[in-house]
Amino acid sequence: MDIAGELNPQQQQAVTSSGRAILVLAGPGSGKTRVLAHRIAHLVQQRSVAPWAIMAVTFTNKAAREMRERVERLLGGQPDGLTLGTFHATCARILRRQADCLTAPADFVIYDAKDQESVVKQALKKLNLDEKRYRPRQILSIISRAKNELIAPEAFQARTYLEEVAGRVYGEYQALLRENDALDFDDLLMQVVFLLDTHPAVLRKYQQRYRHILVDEFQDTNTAQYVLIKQLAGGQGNLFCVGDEDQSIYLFRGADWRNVRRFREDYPESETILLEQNYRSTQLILDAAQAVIKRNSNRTHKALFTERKGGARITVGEPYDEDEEAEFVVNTIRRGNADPGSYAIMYRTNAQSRRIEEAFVRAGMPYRLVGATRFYARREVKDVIAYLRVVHNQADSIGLLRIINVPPRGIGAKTIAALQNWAAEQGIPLAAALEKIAATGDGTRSGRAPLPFPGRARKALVRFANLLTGWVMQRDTVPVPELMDLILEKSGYRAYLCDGSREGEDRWENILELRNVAREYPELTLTEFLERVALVSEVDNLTDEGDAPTLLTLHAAKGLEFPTVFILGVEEGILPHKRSWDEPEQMAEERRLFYVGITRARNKLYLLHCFRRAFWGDPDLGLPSRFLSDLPPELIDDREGMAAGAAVSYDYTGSALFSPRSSGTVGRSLLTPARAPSRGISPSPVKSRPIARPVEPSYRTGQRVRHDSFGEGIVIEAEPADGDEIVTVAFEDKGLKRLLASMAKLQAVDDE
DNA sequence: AACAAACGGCTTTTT
DNA sequence: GCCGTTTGTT
Repeated sequence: MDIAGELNPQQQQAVTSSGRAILVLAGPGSGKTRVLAHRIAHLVQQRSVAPWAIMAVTFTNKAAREMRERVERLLGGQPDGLTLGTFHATCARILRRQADCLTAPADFVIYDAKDQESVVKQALKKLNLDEKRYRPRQILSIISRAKNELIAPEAFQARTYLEEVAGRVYGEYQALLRENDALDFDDLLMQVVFLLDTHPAVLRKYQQRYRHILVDEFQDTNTAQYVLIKQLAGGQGNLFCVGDEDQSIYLFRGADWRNVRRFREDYPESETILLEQNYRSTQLILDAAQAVIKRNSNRTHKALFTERKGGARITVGEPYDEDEEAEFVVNTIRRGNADPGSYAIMYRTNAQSRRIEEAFVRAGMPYRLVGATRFYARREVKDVIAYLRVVHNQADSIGLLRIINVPPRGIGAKTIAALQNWAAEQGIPLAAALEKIAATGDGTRSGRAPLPFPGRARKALVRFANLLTGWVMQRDTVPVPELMDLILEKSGYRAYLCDGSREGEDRWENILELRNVAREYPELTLTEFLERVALVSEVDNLTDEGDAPTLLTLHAAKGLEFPTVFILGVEEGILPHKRSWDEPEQMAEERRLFYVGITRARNKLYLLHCFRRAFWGDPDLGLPSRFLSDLPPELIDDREGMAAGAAVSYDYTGSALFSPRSSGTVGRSLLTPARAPSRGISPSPVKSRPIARPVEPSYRTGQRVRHDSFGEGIVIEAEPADGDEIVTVAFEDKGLKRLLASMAKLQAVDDE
C-alpha cells in the first residue's frame, strides 16, 4: 500500500472525524497504520493542534518507526515534539521525569524476565519458601497478572492456595525491586497509572498537554494500558483507537479484547468505524480467513472484501515429519523463481524454528530468523548489560550478583554469601558493602566491625570494588561504546570469551554487535542506552534488507505481510497449542492466531501438518488441526499437495485423520491407512536417520498384532535398538504405544 | 575455586 | 533435545 493512493470513504472518515472518541475496527490489510499516520498529519495541518499536543502509542518499536516514517513523508519532515512511541517507552519517560513523586529514582533500571525470576527467588528465600515447590515462573505470572489489573500488593486477594503464597511473595518482590532501584515491565505501566491517580496536579499537566491521543492495536491493551489511556484522555474524549478484535493474540500478557466493549460503554457518544476493504490478500485467502474466524463468538462482524478476485488455492500438505516439512519448504522456495525475500515461514512456538534453520543450512540458503534466542537474552549480552547497569546504578544487586564473579575472579559462592550476610547485617546495599571493604584497603582492621573475610577473598573483593568505582567515575564523561571497551578490557571479559574456541568467537561477535548498537546512537546517555536496550525487541530490528526468507512465530508476524506464507505445524497440540485445550477463551485466541497467520499472505498460502511430530525427543502422532476442517474444501488445492517436494498426496475431506478432535481418538484414526514412512526427498547430504539394520526386524509396518493387555493394533514403526527392537503400535483402544519387542510379546494376527 | 559430567525440567506466545 | 542447575573431581 503506498501513501500516494487515495483514501477510501471509510478511511477518509476515520482520518477527519472529530469531536468525539473514535473506535476504528480495522480488518487485516485495511491500511490502519496509514489511517493513523494520515490522521496525525491531518491534525497537524489543521493548525489547531500543535504536534507536541499529540500522543500516539503503539505496542512495538517497529510500529512506531513505521508510523513516524509515514507521518514524515506526509508532512515532508519531522513534526516538532510529537510524542510517538510504545506504551512502555512512553511510560518510562514519564516516570523518569516525575521521579520525585515516586519511590523509584530517575535512574531506575528495568528488569527483564530473567532478572524478575532472580528477584522472585530471592523473595522466596526471604520468606523461607521452597522454590522447587512454588515455581518462580508461576508465581511471577500471578504477580504480573495482578499488576496488569492494577492490583497493588496490599490489595491483592488470593482465591487459591498458590495465590495466597504468590500474594506474600508479591509484597516482598516489590520491596526488593525498590531496594534495587528497579522496575519490571509491568511496573512501568502500573506505576504511571498510580502516579497519575495520586497526583492530580501531574495528571492535569498531562491532560492539558495532550489534546489528542491515538492508540494502535487497541485490542491488545490490558487493563493498565486502558486505564492509562482513559486517564490521559480525560473527559474530553479526543481519543482515537484503532484495532481488530480478531487479531487479539496477547491474552497471556493481560490483553483484554473486552476493552473494546469497555470503550463503547465508557464513551457512549463514541463513533465506530469499520475498515473492511483489504488491500493485501487475494479474495481466496480472505475467504479462508473469514471461514476460520467466523467460528469465534464475541466479535464484531466485518465483511472483508478485496478487489483482488480469485487467487491461487491454498496448499495443505502432510509431510511425514519435521524434517520432511522443512525440506518441503526449502525445496518449494528453491524451485520457485520468486524473490527469496518474498517468503515467510511461520510457526506457533520458537522451538519449531530449529529444523527449518537446519534445512536452510543444509541447502546453503540464507534466511532471516526473528526472535528465538533473542539477542538481548543471550548470556554474554546480558552480562555486558549487567556490567553497564551496575555502573549506571549500584543499587542494582541482581546485576551485581550476575557479574561479580564473571569472569571468575576468586569471588566464589562462599564469599558472595558472606558478603550478602554482612551487607544485610548492616542494612546496606551490596555495592555499598563492597565499597566499604575497599575503603579499608588491605589493612586488617576497619574500626569496630571486623571484616569477616579472609585475606584472599578480601583481596579479590577489593580489586573488583576498585574496578567498579573506576568505571563509575568515568561513566558520565566517557561515551557508551568506549565505556564498554573499558569494561570489557579491564574486567577481563574479552579475554574470558576469546579463549580460542569457536563458541567464544560467536559470543564475542554478539558483544561487538551490542557495541555497534551503542555506536549507532552516539547521542544516547548511559541511562538512555540501557533503557533502549531493555525496551526493544527482536522484531523491531527486522529490516527489509536481505533477500532471504523470514522465519518467525505467528505472534511476531502480526502487522507484517509477505507474498507467500508457509504456516508449519498446523496440528492439534501445536496450533491450537495443547495448553489451550481446556480453556474456550484461550482456544478462541489460538484461532485468532491462525487467522493472523493466514491474513499475512498476499498471494499464496501453504499450511503444513506433520504425520509424526517429536515433542521432546519422543516421537508422537501429529493430528491435523481442527482449524483445517473449517476451511472450505474448494479453497484447497489438495492435488498439488506435497507433489512439489515431498511425498504424500492425501485426500483430506474423506479421512478420519481430518475429522475434528472430538470425533476420533488417536488410536482409531490411525487404523485407517497405515502409511509407510516416506523418506526425505532431497538427494544426498541430508542428515538421514541410520536405516542400517543390525538385526533383521521381526515386525513390519502395517502388520496386525495382539498384546496381552493392550489388545489388537497395527505396527506403525519397527526400529532396531541394541540387539532388540522398538515397535511402535497403534492399539484400537489404548492409542499409540512404543514397546520393546523382547518384553512385549506381541503376537502377529494374520487375518488377511 | 574451577571445571566436567550428570540431571531434571521444560515450551506457548512478548513489551 | 536444550538449558541451567547440581554434583563430583582436581
